Amino acid sequence: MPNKQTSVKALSKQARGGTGTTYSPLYQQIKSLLLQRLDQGEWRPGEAIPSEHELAARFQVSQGTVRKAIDELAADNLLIRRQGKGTFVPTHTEAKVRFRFLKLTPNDGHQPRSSSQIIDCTRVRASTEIAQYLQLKSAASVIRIQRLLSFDEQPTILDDIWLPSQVFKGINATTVRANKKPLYAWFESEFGVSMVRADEAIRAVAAQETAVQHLGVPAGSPLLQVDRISYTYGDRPVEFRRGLYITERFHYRHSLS
Amino acid sequence: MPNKQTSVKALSKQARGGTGTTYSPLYQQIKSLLLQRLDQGEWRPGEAIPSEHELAARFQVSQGTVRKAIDELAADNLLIRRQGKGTFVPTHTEAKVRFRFLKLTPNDGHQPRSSSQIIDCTRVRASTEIAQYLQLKSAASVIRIQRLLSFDEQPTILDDIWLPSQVFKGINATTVRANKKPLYAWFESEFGVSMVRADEAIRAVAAQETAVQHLGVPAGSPLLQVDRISYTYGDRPVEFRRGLYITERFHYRHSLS
DNA sequence: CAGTGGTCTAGACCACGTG
DNA sequence: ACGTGGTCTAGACCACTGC
Repeated sequence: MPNKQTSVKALSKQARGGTGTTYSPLYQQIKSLLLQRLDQGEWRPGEAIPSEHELAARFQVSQGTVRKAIDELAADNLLIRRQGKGTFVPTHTEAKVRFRFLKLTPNDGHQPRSSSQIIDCTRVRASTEIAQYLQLKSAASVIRIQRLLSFDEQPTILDDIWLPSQVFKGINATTVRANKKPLYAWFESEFGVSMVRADEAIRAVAAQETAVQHLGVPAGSPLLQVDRISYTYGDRPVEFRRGLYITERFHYRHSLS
Repeated sequence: MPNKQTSVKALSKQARGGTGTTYSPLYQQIKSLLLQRLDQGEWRPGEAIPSEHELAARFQVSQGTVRKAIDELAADNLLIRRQGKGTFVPTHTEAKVRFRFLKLTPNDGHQPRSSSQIIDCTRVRASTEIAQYLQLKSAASVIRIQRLLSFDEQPTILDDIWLPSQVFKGINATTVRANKKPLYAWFESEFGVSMVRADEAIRAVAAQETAVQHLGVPAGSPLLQVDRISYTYGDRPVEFRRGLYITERFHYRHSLS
């Protein structure tokens, strides 16, 4: 059975038939199709996607090909495999995923109790800088959330968060304060926005007025400034966040390989 | 042909035969064998390892199984696949690998010219802290290298590097200064030590005396302090390094997923 | 052209989680 | 006992590299 002429393979053939410029293997095409469906929300965070067997039947390819597609998605943390149970869409509600984006760890091993306090939430016009990060027109409407994270009752992180108003309709001081979940879990359940990837730029800066005020450190003392752009499916930026970390009892961890 | 009784599969059977506590799939065993050989230096950095076909024959397993083992090693940057050419042992001599461990990037895109200046190189006894990082007995003999990295003639990184004397025999002020290569490339070619993985802990600190002196920043100004433990094969730590970075025109980049 | 890694298939069997 | 993902095989064919 050399090659069946089915929907997916039709695509494949088109790609192959050309001058070879746009060749893309079958499993990559399957991967794209799965990504599309994830983006469209066909399977919600926390749910299982169809079994490999069923996907193979649906796409008219072998199970091994579906497997390779899922392998790559799992490697990028876009899916989670659980032997004997199925393959799941990750959710920031789970404890494991929840701290995936927070690399700050205590110097001693002991995991602290954390609490969050919303300082302010306003609607503002994006500066050129913020607009650029979020790929918006300059002066576009954005929501700005300022909050303080404390570990073991010690103020440790001052976050300044900007979100496109168009995407997060209905966020304001009241709704933000009413929310009990971690922010990313809330974005997921309330606005259908899944954070999938992020880029961070880290610098050492001297504490300014607002940091002094909320973190209770002396003016000019060194803070870790972590700028993060978070992306959903399709590499669309949906959050810019500037965090100021006190790295006295904590440090930012990074494994290189 | 359900299962041949060969050297490797013998291992496999032993593992399987037990109570199931120590089951490890064939490709993992192959992976371990390859890692052993890499550690022993059977294939030098930059060289190609035998083809998948040959390894399959040598280990008496199917090519697919070897493939999966190599896939995992390649995912960890322990091997590099090159279609049509072979599978290679990475080397810090290559430009791509060379900056794998340096995450500092210019704020504007433009890549600067870099230069390194050795400040000092001495033989000292390890502090308890250093000894712990390097898994040595306290007060063990270590080599300490202090150096200054400049980008576009601007002093930017002050590095303080500790190496176990036992591993790096013959490093001193003279030899270190004579060396032209990047340090990790030098370690590889001269001492047979390949840096394979590293853990970094990042903090913001205030500039002290030595930093003021060599980096030319005001006392107390914020610096990024990057503590790195580097490992060879077998997770053996062979370097501790404390870097102080000026993050004025540069930042530390990190992609999360 | 030969040799390398890369894709794809089909099928057997295993380990895990749930009834 | 069943369905899920995980392993392993054998073989065909494709794409890239270099002689």
